[in-house]
Amino acid sequence: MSITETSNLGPRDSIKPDVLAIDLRTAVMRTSRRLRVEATGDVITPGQYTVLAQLNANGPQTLRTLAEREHVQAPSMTRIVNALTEQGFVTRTAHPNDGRQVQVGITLAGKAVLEEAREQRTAWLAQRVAGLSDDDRKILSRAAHIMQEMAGK
Amino acid sequence: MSITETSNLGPRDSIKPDVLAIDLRTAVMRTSRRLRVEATGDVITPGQYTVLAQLNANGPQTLRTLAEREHVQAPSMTRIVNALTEQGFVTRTAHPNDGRQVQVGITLAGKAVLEEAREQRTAWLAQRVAGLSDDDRKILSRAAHIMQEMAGK
DNA sequence: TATTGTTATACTCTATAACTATA
DNA sequence: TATAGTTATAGAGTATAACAATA
Repeated sequence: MSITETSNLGPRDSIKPDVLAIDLRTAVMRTSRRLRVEATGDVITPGQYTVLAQLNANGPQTLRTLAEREHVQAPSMTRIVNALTEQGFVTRTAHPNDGRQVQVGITLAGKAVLEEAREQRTAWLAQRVAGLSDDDRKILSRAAHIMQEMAGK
Repeated sequence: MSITETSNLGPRDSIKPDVLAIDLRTAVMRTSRRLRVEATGDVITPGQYTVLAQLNANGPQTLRTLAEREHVQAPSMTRIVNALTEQGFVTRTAHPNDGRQVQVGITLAGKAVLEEAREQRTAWLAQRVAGLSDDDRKILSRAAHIMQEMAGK
C-alpha cells in the first residue's frame, strides 16, 4: 500500500487552505529539521552554503546584494564572506569604478566544496526517497515544483 | 495552466531519487525559511513552540524525554522549560516515585499560546495555498503526508 | 555506580550602533 | 550628505564539562 493512500481525501474533495497549511507546515518544518540534523560532517556552515549557492547560480555580487538576498544584515554577511575568503572558497575584488563596493565571486575550490556539501546534504533524503513507491516520488516531484514557485524565486 | 505542469516529467517517466532529493531539499528548505521569516510577532521562540506542541500532542513528559525527542542536550531543554515555566505555559511536577525526575506538562495558558502561535505561523502559508489550483492543493496535501511519514514520527 | 537534572562556561550566529572610506 | 563596508559589542541559542541529588 502506498503511503499516499493514508491520506483521508477522496479525489473529489476540495481541500481547505487552512487545513492544508497546517499539514504542509508541519511536514516541511519536520523534514527541514531532519535535513539540517542529518547534514553532518559539512565543511561549511548553512549560511556559508547558501551564499556559495547564490554566487554559483547568479555570478559575482556585491556584499550588499548578497545580504539582501539572504535576508541578513551587512555585518553578518561581512562575517560569512570573511570566513569563505579565508577558506579560499570566494574571492573579493574591488569594483572598477566605485571604490566603496566589493565584488564577491566563487572560486573553483568553492564550486567543489559546494558540490560536496550538496551531496552530503542530500544523501539522507535520497535514501529515504529511494524507499518510496514510484507514485509517491511523482507526487513529491510535483510538490517540490509547486513549493518552489510558492515560496518565491 | 497549473503550476504542476511546469514539471518536465511525463506520466511514464521514472523519477531518479538523487534528482528528486535535490529538488525536494531545495523546495523544503526554501519554504521552511520563508515560514520562519514570515512567522513574526510570535510570543514564543521556535524551540519553545515545538516543546509546547510536543507536550500538547503527547501529554506530560520528563525533561530527558523532551530533550531526546527534540534532539537537543539536557541543559538546552532545561533552559527552554525554564523560560516556559516563567511565562506560565508549562508546569513542573516531581515524579511520585523517582525523586530525580521532573514531569513537565502544558497549562491552559500554554495551550492558548500554542494555538495563537500556530495560527500566526500558518497564516502566510494558508494565503499562498489559497491562491493555488485545487489540483495543486491535492498534490501538496498528499505530499505533506508522504513527507511526514518519511521524516519519521 | 548509573541516572536525572542543574550550573558554569564557551562558541556560533545574528543584530544594532558607531566608524571609515568613497561618491 | 548618502552609500558600501567594517569593527565593536551584545543577545539568542546551543553545546560540553563539572556538579548535586537520587536510585
